[in-house]
Amino acid sequence: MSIPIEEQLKLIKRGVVDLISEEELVEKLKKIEKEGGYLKVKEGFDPSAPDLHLGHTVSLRKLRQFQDLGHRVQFVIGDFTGMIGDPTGKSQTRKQLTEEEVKENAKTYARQVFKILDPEKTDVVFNSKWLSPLTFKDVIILTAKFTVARIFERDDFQKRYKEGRPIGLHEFLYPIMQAYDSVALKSDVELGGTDQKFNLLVGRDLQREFGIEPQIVITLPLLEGLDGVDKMSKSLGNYVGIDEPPNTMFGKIMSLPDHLMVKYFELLTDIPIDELKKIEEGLKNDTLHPLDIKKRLAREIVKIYHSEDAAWSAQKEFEAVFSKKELPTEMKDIIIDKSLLKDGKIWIIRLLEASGFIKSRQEARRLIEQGGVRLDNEKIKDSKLDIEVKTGMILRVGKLNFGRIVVKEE
RNA sequence: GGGGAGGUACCCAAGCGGACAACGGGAGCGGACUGUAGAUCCGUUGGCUGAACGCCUACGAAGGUUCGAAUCCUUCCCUCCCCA
Repeated sequence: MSIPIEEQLKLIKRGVVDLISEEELVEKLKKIEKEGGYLKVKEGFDPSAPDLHLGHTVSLRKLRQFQDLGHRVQFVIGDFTGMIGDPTGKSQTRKQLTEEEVKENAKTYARQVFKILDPEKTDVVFNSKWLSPLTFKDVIILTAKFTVARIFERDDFQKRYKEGRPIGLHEFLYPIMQAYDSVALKSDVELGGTDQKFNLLVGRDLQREFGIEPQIVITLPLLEGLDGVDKMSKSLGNYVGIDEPPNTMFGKIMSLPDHLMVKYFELLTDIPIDELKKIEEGLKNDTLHPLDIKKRLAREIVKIYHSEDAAWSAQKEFEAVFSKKELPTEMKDIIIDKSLLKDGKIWIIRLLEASGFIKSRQEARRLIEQGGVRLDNEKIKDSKLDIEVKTGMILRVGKLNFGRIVVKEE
């Protein structure tokens, strides 16, 4: 370990909300300096949602920084809770996952996660390994270490209680299970979003109970999604997946509200802090154009998950389609079987159906009424129209959906 | 165990016998505009039928009353609060 502790701290502290506590972290680092070894840095992940998006990368990138400093990551897959199935959430009982599904998801995870993490310095572990063997007796002993007031002080519970929303008894156990992970793994550091602060702190308590040196807790800001309001999540549809193609990624980032640009730069890109300051200044006093900055942001992010070239060509494509209103270079084929044609014509509604851009015929009618359907750039205004179609005609539905018609012979 | 309040579309939330496919807000979609899919303004948001306000499905579930039910009754399921 040759990197000075000062340097390490500086890197570790970038972008974090809480660091509990800095002194303890320094102690741990000093010990490593003297005796060698590394920090075991833990973060837990839900096994049911293997599609990673930029929201996840905030902490993943932090984990990576630890790795670059020579430390190891404990990537905990919460398969135990996944297999039980968490009945929280008013809408639906979460689907119970089978062992196979969990394994499958883990693979998907690994594929995506190692776009950021260094596989050489990552231990992927499943928490069912130590949680499953616990007996009811063990659990009681474990829970006896906490009081209701201690667990209940979590503001999440407080809030739900005040609002009269249900809280499942088992939900009280989740912080304890997560804390037990830290005991089993003897973690030195645990990372999470600010919403995880409570759980992370419970980990410290439980480790102390077990006579283990308590872990350092680091929380990172939650990333708002593209709507600029809610936390980025797949179910809200306001996310950018790290597996998405360059053009999609670029376009999605361009839809980000302006006020989040700086935050995105800070948490999702590698640009240096002083440059970040310059951007912030420039936006404030109008010397930099928001559109240019946003394009830069989109490029920086696409670059990380694809390549510099991909980033530039995504930008070019974006400018062509949205600024110059040109056709995208790639679009999907809409196959029209010749048998659907009558005298070479097809009913517009049926054409839309074949395009796959609509969910129902009602929607198709609505879109036409509202002027959202164009064929070869000509607005279609009547939903009763029969249209003569030929291979190569371009159907556009809304702003984003383009398709090239292909009439299939035979 | 006793008493009270509730369960409505993607979310929040009105409606409490016909005019209800259900007010309003959020979100989504479309259009205009532009700096982009940002902001703003307008429109729109169950489905089917080549479309009339005709049919089907939907207000926790199942029955019932009624010409007619999200609305009334019965039973059941679920949630919250107070008391024990």
